[in-house]
Amino acid sequence: MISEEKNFFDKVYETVRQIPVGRVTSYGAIARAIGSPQSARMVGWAMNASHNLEDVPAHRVVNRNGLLSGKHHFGDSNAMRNLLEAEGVPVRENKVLDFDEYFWDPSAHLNP
DNA sequence: TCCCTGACAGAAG
DNA sequence: CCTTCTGCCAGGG
Repeated sequence: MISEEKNFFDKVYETVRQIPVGRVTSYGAIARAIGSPQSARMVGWAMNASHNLEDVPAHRVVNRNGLLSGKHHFGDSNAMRNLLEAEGVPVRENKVLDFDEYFWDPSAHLNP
């Protein structure tokens, strides 16, 4: 069974963990997947708290424009870009190329 | 206890 | 088309 009665943050962490390698998603998509489509800001806030959690690939989470908004929080400016490109996601100027093509919708993959 | 900030998103002018 | 503002929730000072 899956306990979905977790806290907002835990829901975000769990959803982000479902992101497959070589795929990316947006904060708003995650927020919507957990039932709070207007809480995209909280998603980013949750990621900030998940900094210590290796199970949370925050580098696969970008804003709705495909821009690596959180790359500045990875320590090195090239860290996030390097991780994405290492997984097969082309990044250019802090932005994901063909974002729509690499975009992965969590709400479409999560089982009810 | 109140005020401000924050890795976003979407609507309005 | 581009700029500006609000809404959302939670945490920190």
